[in-house]
Parts: sequence; structure tokens; C-alpha cells
Amino acid sequence: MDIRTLCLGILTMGDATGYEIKKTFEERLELIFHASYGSIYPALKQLTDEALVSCRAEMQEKRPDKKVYSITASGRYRFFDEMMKKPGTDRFRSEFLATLMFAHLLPVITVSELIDERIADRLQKISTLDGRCVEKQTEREKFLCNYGRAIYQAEIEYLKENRYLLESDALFGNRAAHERP
Amino acid sequence: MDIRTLCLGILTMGDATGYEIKKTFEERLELIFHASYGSIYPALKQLTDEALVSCRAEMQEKRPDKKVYSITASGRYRFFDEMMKKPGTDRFRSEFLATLMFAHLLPVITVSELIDERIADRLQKISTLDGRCVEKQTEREKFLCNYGRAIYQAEIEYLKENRYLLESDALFGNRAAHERP
DNA sequence: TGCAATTATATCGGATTGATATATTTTTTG
DNA sequence: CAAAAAATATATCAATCCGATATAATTGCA
Repeated sequence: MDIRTLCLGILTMGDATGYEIKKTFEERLELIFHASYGSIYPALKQLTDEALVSCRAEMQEKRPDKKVYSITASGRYRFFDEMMKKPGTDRFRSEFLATLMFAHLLPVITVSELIDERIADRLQKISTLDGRCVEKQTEREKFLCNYGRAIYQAEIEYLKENRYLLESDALFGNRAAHERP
Repeated sequence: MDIRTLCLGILTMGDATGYEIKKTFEERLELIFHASYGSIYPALKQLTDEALVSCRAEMQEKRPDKKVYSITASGRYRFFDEMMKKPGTDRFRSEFLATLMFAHLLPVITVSELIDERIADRLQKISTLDGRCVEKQTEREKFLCNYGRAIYQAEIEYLKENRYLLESDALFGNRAAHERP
């Protein structure tokens, strides 16, 4: 599944511009997929070439024209076919966890702050989700919202209970920073 | 943090070939970072050019030479500097969750099977982690191992308790598959 | 003996990111 | 009220990275 397919999916929910599709990725699909302009605009171009979406230029008085994309019938079939395929494995990359794997090379204060910030960030994310969860939504969106909360909550609890494992492993003081030649 | 940096990190744990670095990504860093040969070999070449790692060709009687990489002193300093930077945000992509977001377009049987397979997969992953957790390891590796188990467990529980939200939303029967022209 | 898996290096096309450029309008804030 | 900031909107580019593929010998096992 690539970004082209996800754009098709977003367009099954209604017509949208490239800009609006990006916002949907950020606001509603943040938990599951990321996409930048650099992939969305080329994706829409390709989809248009393949006639899986159509594009109408909406004149605006003062602003430049808006390009509004709609999914076509063949786009819907294509999307259905893609959805019926077995989904590929998750791709995950966490610089936070990667850093923790080398906690023994870092000053303990750095490791502690890192974990504190992570917990604060996850709490922040949960409260953002809380805000969105109450708004009128489909069952699917509620499912995803609560899924995010469950995972974030599990992470916070794990970090609180096990952070000592890393903190006792890290360098005391910040010797490492002073060992530089 | 890019793959070059992670390769440096892996080399702080001991000398290794490109092949062994790939194995480390798969076996020990699976939960936090993914890297393919297509990025590892070019990364090692670049690191060698920058003198952050050194490379010795180990002659082998019958096999082709093995290229064993070692981190250099300046490589260690560079790695430390990178670790002291604030880690970037997680990058996550789940085709599984993306598919669930369109559950209402899919036959209910497909959605149910998808969730069943996901649960089975997470259980499988937990049991793999269990095996590795007991082996002699650093505190950090135990931390990561148990982190993975905690998150996978939370996901399983959430799916079991909330799958009905999606299954009641999906198409009954598989009409959709027959609507094709 | 024969077949599959492992060890080992390497490259290529294509997908994707993050940054940047441009320009107008709306909202916030001092 | 004016200035600053954020939002609306499209688009491209270099750098990064993935997945597939090629090659080839060895080891394990059935």
C-alpha cells in the first residue's frame, strides 16, 4: 500500500484538494500513516493520469485556482482491490527508542530528561486525542482514537515502571561530555 | 538520526560486517528501526570515506573476503554527538490500521480475518520476544524486550475488546465483491 | 545425494521525506 | 489598529531509504 492508494481512500470520504488531503493525513491518519506534499502532489498527478481520480480547477476570485480532486468509478474499484490485499508489515522507526538503546553511553541526566519529555509528549498526544474523540465521528474513527490512547497509555505506564533499568545503566554525572579531546 | 548513525551505534557494540549489521537490525533492533542492504552498504561506504569507521578485508580460504568494519575514535565522538541531539518524532506506518479505517467498505468476513491474523501475529511476536528475553542480555535489551511485550499486549487487549466496533460497521456478506461490473 | 537455508557483498529503480519557494488571506496579539 | 503569525494553496528538489534482484559459495539436514 502506497501513498497513492491512501489518497484514493481519503477521496472516498469526499472531494478534496492536495492541501486538504495533507491535513487529513495530519489530523485523522496521524496514528497510522504519514505523507508529505512531496509525495501527495505527485501521487495526485499520477492518479489523474491513470483516470483513477478526476480534477476540476475551482476558480477563486482572489486566490489562485484550487484543484479539487474526485475519485472516479475505476478509482473506487482499484481502491477496493488494494484493500482486499493482505496488508504489509508495519514499518516503525523510533529515534527515541534507538537513543535509549545506547543509554549506557549517555549522561544519566540526559536519559532522565529524555524519558520525562517522552512521557509529557505522550500525555499531550492523549489529550489531543481526547479532544478529537468526543467530536462527532464514525465508529472507525473512535476505534482508532481509542487505539492510540490505549497504546500511548501502555507506553507511559511501562516507562514509569521500568525507567530505572536505563537510568541505573547510564553514566553518572556527565563524564562522557568531558572526555572529549 | 539516519541509518549511518545507527550503523555507528551497532559498531560501538563490536566489529561487524555489513551482513552482521543487517542481522542486528533484524534480531535486536526490530522493534525500533528497520534497515535494508540497500541502505546499509552505502552507509558503510560513506562512513569509511569520512573515516568514522575503518574497514579490514578478512581473507577467507574458500569464501570471498569478508569486510569487517570497526568504529574509529572520531566515529565514537560523532555518534555521541548524534545521541545528544533531541530525537526526532517517531515515524510509523501501518497498512493494517489503514485498512481498518476503511472497514466499512470491506466484507465483514475480511475484517474479522484481518483482526484474527493480527492478534495471532502479535502473539507470535510476543513469544519470539519471550525467547530472546531470557537469554543473557544487558538491562537495556531487557527494557526493550519488555517494552515490545507491553505494547503488543496492550494492542491485543484493545483489539479483542473493541473489534466489534469495526465488525458492526463492515459490509455484511460480501456484496461489495460482487458489485463489480 | 540433493535441496534449502545461511553467509556475504552489492546495485538499481522507485518511493518518500523534509526543506524550500511563492503568494495571498485570515487570525491573533501587542 | 497595525503588525506579526498562522493558514490556505501548489509545487519541486536533493537526499534518503526500501524492496527486489544478482551472484556465489557453504553448511545443515533429510
